[in-house]
Amino acid sequence: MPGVQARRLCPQAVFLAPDMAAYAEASRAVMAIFGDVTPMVEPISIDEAFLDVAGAQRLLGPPTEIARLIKRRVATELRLPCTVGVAPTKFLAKLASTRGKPDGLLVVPADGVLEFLHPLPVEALWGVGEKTAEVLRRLGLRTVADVAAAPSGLLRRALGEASARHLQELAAGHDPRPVFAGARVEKSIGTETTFAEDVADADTLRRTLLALSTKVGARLRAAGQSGRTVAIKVRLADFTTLSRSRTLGEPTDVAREIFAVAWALFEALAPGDKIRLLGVRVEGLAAGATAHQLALDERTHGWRDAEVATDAAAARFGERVIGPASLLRAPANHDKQE
DNA sequence: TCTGGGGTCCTAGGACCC
DNA sequence: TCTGGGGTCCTAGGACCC
Repeated sequence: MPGVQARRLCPQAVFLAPDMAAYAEASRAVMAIFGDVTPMVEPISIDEAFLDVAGAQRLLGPPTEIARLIKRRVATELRLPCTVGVAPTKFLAKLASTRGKPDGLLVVPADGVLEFLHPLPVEALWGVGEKTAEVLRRLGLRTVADVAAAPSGLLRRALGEASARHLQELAAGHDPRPVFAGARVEKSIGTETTFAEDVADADTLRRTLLALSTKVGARLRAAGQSGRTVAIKVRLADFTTLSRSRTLGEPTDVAREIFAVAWALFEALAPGDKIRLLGVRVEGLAAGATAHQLALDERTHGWRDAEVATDAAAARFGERVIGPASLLRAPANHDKQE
């Protein structure tokens, strides 16, 4: 639940700040153990991965034995609990691990798939959240078995082509996706921030967009990526969420360019309400730095060099030592220069 | 001090091209 | 010249996942 709600319900609760560096290190260690079992490891988040153990069985035994081995190693070497789901498909393995939590081991044998799957509520299906569950409930579909048996035309009309087909495939126990051990290719890079209090002040909003753009630019350059589409996300005090985007002629990884577009989009949007959240994202990523067209905008050219220099300084001395001057000033004491 | 943020995918309409 | 279909790209919004 949202933190605000938790605090209201439980004022005496202690809130701990996340420690992403520690989580990343633990993740790396856990993934390394997976890698000892099989090279066929597909990480799906910081704390989960799919393993295809078909090729590991001759060496390590049947999948259930491999699952025990993984749990034992993670517990003794890292002092972490972990839950393993063993099943013939990715979706079923994911479901088994969800239902095996905490610190469990749940096996769904190939000949027991529908027995396991069909009694579950529709929310168990990947892609069914609050809204879709409500749509299905109104159609009288409560269990996975109901979805499997529903006329496909009914589902298509209610959910659209892709979702309907996807859900009926999963409900039938079909999931042909193989475990993909290659590197994940990001399709967008973005960041967003929720204000502690809703903000109306244009200068605060502008500087926030600059800070977000600066972060996105640095992340793009660190990843060796650039993108053609700049998108902003604006959440108003009443929780209405708006998005605007613009596609450029050339991909960019330059924060100044990202910010210029983001600010233009925001100004054109001119939301009449206080702002709760701002986000900046760059989409349409392509590998490699931009080959710049010098003639188009000489003033913009040069920013990339400056930003690459700040990347180097930040890497040596920390992210806080360098950045746009306008981000150093208090909101009440700014000037309009960047 | 305060207390989500980082992503993916799908849909639908419009523009444009063949 | 007119009509229409199909494909692609862009944009905005929404749902969902971890």
